[in-house]
Amino acid sequence: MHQSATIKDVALKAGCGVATVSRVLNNTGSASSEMRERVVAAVKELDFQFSEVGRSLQSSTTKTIGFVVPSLANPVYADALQGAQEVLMSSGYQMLLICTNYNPENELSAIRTLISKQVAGIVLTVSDAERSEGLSIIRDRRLPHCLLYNSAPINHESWSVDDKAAAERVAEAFSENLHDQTGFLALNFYKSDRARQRYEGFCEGCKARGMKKPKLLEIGEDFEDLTYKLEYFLSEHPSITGIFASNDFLALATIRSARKLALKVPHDLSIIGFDGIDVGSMVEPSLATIVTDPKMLGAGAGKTVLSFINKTEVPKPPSTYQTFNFRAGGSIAHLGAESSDDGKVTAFPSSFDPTK
Amino acid sequence: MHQSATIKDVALKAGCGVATVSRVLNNTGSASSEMRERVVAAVKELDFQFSEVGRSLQSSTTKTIGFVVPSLANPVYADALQGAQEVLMSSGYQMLLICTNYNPENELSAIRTLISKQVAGIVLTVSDAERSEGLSIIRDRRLPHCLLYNSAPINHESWSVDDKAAAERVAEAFSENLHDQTGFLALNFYKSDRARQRYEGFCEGCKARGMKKPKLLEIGEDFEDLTYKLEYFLSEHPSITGIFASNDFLALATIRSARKLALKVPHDLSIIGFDGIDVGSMVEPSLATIVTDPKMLGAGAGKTVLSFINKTEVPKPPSTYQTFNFRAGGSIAHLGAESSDDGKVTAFPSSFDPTK
DNA sequence: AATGTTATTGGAAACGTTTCCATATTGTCA
DNA sequence: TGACAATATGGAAACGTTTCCAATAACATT
Repeated sequence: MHQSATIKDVALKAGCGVATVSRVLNNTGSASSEMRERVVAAVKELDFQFSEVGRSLQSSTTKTIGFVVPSLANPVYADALQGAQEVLMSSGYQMLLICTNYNPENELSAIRTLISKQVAGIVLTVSDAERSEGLSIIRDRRLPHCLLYNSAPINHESWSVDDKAAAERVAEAFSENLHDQTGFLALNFYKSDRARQRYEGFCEGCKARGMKKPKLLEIGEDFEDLTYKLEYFLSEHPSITGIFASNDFLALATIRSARKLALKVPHDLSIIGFDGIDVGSMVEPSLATIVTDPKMLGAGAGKTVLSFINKTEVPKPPSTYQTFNFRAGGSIAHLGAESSDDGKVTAFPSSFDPTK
Repeated sequence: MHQSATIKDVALKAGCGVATVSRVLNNTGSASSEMRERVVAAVKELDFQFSEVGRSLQSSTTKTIGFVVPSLANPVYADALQGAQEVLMSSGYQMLLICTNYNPENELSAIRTLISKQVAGIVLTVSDAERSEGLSIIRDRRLPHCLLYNSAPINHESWSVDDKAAAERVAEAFSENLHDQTGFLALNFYKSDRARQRYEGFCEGCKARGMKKPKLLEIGEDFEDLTYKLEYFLSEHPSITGIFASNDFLALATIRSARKLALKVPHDLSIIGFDGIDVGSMVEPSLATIVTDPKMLGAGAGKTVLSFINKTEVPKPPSTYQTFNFRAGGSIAHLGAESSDDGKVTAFPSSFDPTK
């Protein structure tokens, strides 16, 4: 059974025309029960399966959804993918995956590729949703699609965390703990509108609470020089007492770097992360962070695309304040009125179990 | 530009036959330079792109590689996927992804789906490589493929960690630290030949070093009842001093559960994990574990499939002892000759920086 | 018995490519 | 100038489906 059997082979074996085979197998149109049996027998004998390629050519659509994300090294996207995958699979769709590695050029070529493969729809995260060329191509073609982790430009659907609101909540958390001068740490800042929006929201939140404007620390692709850069950053801005890291990995790496610099977390430096990955609650001190639900977002984006395809009602994304939760943790210190070296810090117990 | 232009439209606009367009665009066969220009102009004007579906039908192959893994929630597979994706993309291939959620039935249907979509090759992790029905279908069809994280049955290629050897190394680590009675903790034990091989290797390693046979603790889908099960397990087997968890997440969760049970890690219970995820070195105490390189494995499997497709030389997978490394960490205690409650434990400093 | 209805079936076109083959056009060489 | 080779081009078949349409057969209604 090296070569696949085609519908012609089945027709030949069953002694009928290809049209009849197609009708029987798709349960469309009529066929005598005797004919049905013969076709089914032939199918079994030949281990026949339809070629999706032939079908796609004829129907000019595929049972495939494209999925474009920056990277899967970030568990946020991996989880979202998992969520989307489950939804799509249960509707008989598969996923064609492309990672762009945060490179906007890859984005465009990814989208072109997906279009040439005739995907039925696309779920995507782009570098800059407002001015993405790929995105306008998709719209021009009226290809069913849904953004993921990008806030939606007009006329687009999106399932995303409300980055600005979440970042404001972080500012609130720092404010509640009497921090005044903070820093914002981002990876790929200029390549991600998410990071920019978080910074914006954070700045606004700090301003609204009378805090100083956060200092920005941006690092490149890798974490390796984080310790060095952090040291320089803190020496430049010695009044910084807390850092908001734009994702949890970065936050954990920052804690590690702080330790290498002989800084105690949270006593000498408070850290708040973003994303709410599981391990954040397993470390000591536990990581204060914004908890999100990537799987839910992925599933929602998947459902949205499906609803466009099937012309059913489009599901409503969660409202702003349902897209995230602040999770308290031991990585943020309360700066009391006491002298700053008293060591009294309200760290949470390590067994603190966050509600997810 | 709602509907895509086809090669016919281009031919019409350029005033030539479709065959000519095809030849020009694929640089196959001859064409006058004047003709070339007209075709290129028409392509630009119409924003023409080949339909991969049409091409695939004609060539009976696609530029797509199937990827079948249990789940992406496990970062090991996400990283492997990332590695494979990069290799494949640079050769112009895309990935069709299917997650089986550790369900062997999904495996088979996934493979059927991929075949019906005419993938050019498959990278896959199966539940049981020795008796996988899907795998034999693939072989019967002589479909280029490579296993990932399964040790290879005869006549199959595979890129995988040597689970048995790695597990023996874990036994050695326990032995060096004078542990005698240990436990093995697995998720989805009966659904994963990896877990079984790790247990086997661990048992053999313990036996070879004169240690007691490890007790097996298996847990279901979720981590939620881990604390309860761990408590019961330890009360049943009070002589256990260390646990080998079949992956790092499980190991971290076990540390958390141990804490909830008021057990000190590593003083009361030592933990060794498997996989070597980054956060393992960020937590306190740092996690002793087997470090693997999922990205390298994924890339290798991808290259292998490509080499089958292109009939080039098949890359050699790393030899057994290059597939993993033991990383020491603070989660394993040395049981000295002193009384067991002396609290002297050789924890590694938290800033311990593993060589990757 | 003649007619109309319905169920069953197969031929053929269409989907978008590539490629074989035949034809038309040019150029080369004696 | 005639013969031949090389180049340039287009028609048509093939890839595996679905679906329209026509043809046949079976049956019910007068």
